Amino acid sequence: MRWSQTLIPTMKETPEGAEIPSHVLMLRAGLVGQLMAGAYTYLPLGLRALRKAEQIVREEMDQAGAIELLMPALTPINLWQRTGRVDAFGNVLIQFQVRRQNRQVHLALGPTHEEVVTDLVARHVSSYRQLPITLYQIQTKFRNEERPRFGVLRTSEFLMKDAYSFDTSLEGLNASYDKMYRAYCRIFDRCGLDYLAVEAESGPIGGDVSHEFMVLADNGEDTVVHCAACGYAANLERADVGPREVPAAAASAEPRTKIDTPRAGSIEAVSKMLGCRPDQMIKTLIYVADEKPVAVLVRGDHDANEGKIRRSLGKAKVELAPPEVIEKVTGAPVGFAGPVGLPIPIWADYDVGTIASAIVGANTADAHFRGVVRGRDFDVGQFADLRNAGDGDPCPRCDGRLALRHAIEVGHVFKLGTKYSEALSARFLDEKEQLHPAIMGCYGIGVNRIIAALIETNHDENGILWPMSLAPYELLLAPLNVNQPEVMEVANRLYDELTHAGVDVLLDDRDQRPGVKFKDADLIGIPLRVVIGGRSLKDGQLEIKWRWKEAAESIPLEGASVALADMVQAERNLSHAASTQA
RNA sequence: CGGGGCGUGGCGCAGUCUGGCUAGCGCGUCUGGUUUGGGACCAGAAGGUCGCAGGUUCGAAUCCUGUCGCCCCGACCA
Repeated sequence: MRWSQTLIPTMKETPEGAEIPSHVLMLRAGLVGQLMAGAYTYLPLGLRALRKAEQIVREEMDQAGAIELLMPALTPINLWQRTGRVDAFGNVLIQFQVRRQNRQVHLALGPTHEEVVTDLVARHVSSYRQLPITLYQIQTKFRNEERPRFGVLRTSEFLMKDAYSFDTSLEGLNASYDKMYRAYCRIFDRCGLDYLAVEAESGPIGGDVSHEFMVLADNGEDTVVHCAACGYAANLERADVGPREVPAAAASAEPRTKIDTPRAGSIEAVSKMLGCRPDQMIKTLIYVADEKPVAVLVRGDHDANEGKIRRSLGKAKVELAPPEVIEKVTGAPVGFAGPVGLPIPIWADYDVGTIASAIVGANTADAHFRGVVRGRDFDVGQFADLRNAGDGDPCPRCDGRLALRHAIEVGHVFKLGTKYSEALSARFLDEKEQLHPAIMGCYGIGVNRIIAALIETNHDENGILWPMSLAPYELLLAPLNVNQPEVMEVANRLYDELTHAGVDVLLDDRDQRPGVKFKDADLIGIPLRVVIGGRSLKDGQLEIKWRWKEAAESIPLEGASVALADMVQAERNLSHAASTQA
């Protein structure tokens, strides 16, 4: 492609409103343009990168035996009603009504496609002989994000690869899941992303295993917990905290005293008022677990983790109690609950056990207790790991320490079970003529996020650093003076020869000064830059420079196109080899 | 949904507090000329109902009211 014939609107300055590097660079390099909050046009350069990512995803899905199809983004609302997900999605589901003749038709734009694909399988699959099968598509998804942000990282319309596996047994599901997991590793390797596959919270909708593919980045929205020593990695919501000692309840001479804490109903307010540290306090949370109230204690500076509470208590449904329940149980308004004299079961996180003398709510409005001692003033029914992991916590798998890191989620694999196949009657007859719901898995990749995450983690002060696999163009030809016929003659010849050799070439044929071309070249980040200037041309040389290297090198003009095509090919193989080794 | 910030030619901004010449600067664009290895220089030109609506005033980019949009933090996020 010749620069003068396409549209690459590079920008010298950072547009107002763009803050994180990927957003700034995608706008400045002319990859995308914003239409409104959460909706971006992919300009020619950005589209090429997106298509390359898409193609890598497609190749690896095909390689893993998944079958591509394309479902409508427009869906009937009743499909979502049948699985109860109209409510589950709430405002995120974009739904509307249109009139057709004298009828009102209620539609929704698909935010994901479990319902549609399961309905499809229900219609066409009825025998175990047709299973297993994994179906996938690469399609635009629609979600009404409450707050779109971070450029293309969180948008209300995005390109997603979604795959769904249907199996006859749990063993089958495990095999399908593993295939997708391995395919995801190859995809992200080929894209040149430095990622982590982390254990993720599978949520209350069933299924017991889930992994997220995370790219570590300071601007990521997710938090992952990572142990550098053993490689343990998990989403913060899921991460276990390693073993902690609970000392035996100690005797204390310090008396328990009641203190006035008017209107101080939060840890922050109380610690400020009393001049104490949050880790000297105990946070008392009242939950309703399967209709019954239970108290959960965590140290004041810790955050309770609902998933862990649910699993520890062995309950199906656990949620924070509403104010009226809290008042009834504690006899005090919200914010003043404490374990002393509490008439309901008390669970506590291990770290609560290490506080010798604590400050707790007094179960009376506007009052707290100081000098509260476990064993004397209250008893803990059961200790467990009930809180979110924090920086420096012990690793659950080795004697290392956990670190909290921000990350961008680029993929998610999930064992679904039979939730959708039951709701939508996707059943098959087994060899014993028994009817069973298909056992499903679902697997998503945010294709736009691959691009954004790559840029977020691969750039320098001058611009993007594309890997060969995703680069919109592999090689940039930069004739420094388009008005010198001998320069353009070489440029045009190289352009033709390299294009014929199958290299993606961009020819900067603009009548611009060299400085402008160099700056733009660095900004858009094409891996291999070839400068054609009168200076080196006189010696029969071309100047070449890899975007990620400091220094330029020279190669003879004679036979240059063959040499350059070989260099591009070698670089392509390099990234591919990295993925097949993994 | 709570909190904060911002809307002025294509882009980045000043001017708004304290109302008053023809609304300014840099970049970009166009014309002519000189230049040509890291965002050139000279001369000239085009391009703005100051987000929108209403109000106050002799007079509004500037003050008041409403409204729309964008960005950030938090809550939410199959």
